[in-house]
Amino acid sequence: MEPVSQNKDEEITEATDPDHLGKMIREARLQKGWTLEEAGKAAGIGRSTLSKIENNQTRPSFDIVRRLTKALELKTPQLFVQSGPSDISGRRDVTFAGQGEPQDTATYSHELLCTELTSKRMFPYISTIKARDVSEFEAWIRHRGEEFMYVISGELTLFTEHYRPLALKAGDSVYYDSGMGHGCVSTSKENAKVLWVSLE
Amino acid sequence: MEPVSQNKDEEITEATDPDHLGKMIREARLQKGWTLEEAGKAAGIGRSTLSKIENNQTRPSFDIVRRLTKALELKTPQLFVQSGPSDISGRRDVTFAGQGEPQDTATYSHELLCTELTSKRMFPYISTIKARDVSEFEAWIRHRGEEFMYVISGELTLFTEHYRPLALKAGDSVYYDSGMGHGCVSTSKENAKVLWVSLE
DNA sequence: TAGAAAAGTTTCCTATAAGAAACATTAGGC
DNA sequence: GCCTAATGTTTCTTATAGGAAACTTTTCTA
Repeated sequence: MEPVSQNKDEEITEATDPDHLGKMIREARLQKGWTLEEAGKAAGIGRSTLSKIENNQTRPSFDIVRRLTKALELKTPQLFVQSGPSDISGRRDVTFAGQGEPQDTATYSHELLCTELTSKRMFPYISTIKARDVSEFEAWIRHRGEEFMYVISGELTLFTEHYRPLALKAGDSVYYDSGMGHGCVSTSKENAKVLWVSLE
Repeated sequence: MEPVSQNKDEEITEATDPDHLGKMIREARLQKGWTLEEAGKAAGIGRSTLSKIENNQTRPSFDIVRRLTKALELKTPQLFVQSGPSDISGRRDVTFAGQGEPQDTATYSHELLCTELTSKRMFPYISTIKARDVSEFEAWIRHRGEEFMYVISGELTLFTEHYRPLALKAGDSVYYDSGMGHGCVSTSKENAKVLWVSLE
């Protein structure tokens, strides 16, 4: 009942299953109850081409795959699956309260959560936002991707480009494009505590 | 300073920028400080091919793109960008405490967060896990993807396949493969409250 | 500044993807 | 059972992706 051992030596060699792509696409099409004709039309490709792709009798171009992902609403990362040993398949990682991995900067004090799982796609962490004056707000933080925040305790102001500053208190949550400039300032006397989950 | 208006009529037509792919790849390569030769070798493709891809003089196959994403550690979803109007570019979405969208089942009571942003990739929600006996644990929940949970209040037991049951209390967090069977039971007298963020 | 080496681009050729149409297979109606 | 319609597969052809090598441009060094 112990975690699956993570073999560090094992290379992320070639694609796990050469038939993966076709299988995924066929599964998605049947899920929608579409025929080759219908799915092909939706994606703008011929039914013969689609047949060959689903049966892995061809190595489709990226364009074709992209059109299919759109038409079939496929989850793109699944198509790139990079094999078993190094991903999180069948694994879990716990971090008990206050046991996260500390990472401090001038204005933020982060506690990284679940850092054992290195190949996960979301990055959860808890930040203690030091109480300071709103006027102290400095530069925008920007990083490609999406971010979700949940206020655990305290009160703070979230600044984002294109929007008015937003006053938040415990229990409030925000989801935003993290490529858009953003930053927080605690407006309570004590420090504010926020849970973030970052993607990408 | 109002949110960018979301034009529902606007179709998610063709790829936004036909040169997007090449730009992303060149950017990633230069980020690593690699020459065409080096990057090509790492991905197992010729430098001439890579040159043409970066300059968008060719429509690469899916295989080639996948090899490049691995070698250059590219974030795959970025390659599929489905244009501007329907994605979350430059947007944010707030849900104040207790204002989520309710969604109840027999054993769980969910409150979906930030549901205005329909094209986001992570799905945050708060669940109230009703107090009941551990023996009442029923069937595994399974859904492709990854999941992060953070215990807001109460105490509960997390069951997951391949592992021993795990006792959790406020402030604890777990990250796991949600394709692996999982389920929760509140072990405190009162209901337990959990924040989940689901991906995929 | 010249010369050499390295990085990037273009040309040429072969292998193959993608679509059209022919062919095969399955499902339903009588 | 047979006939028909619909779905899926296999040719066949054309356009093009991908690699090798020739060519061009840039960078480094003396």
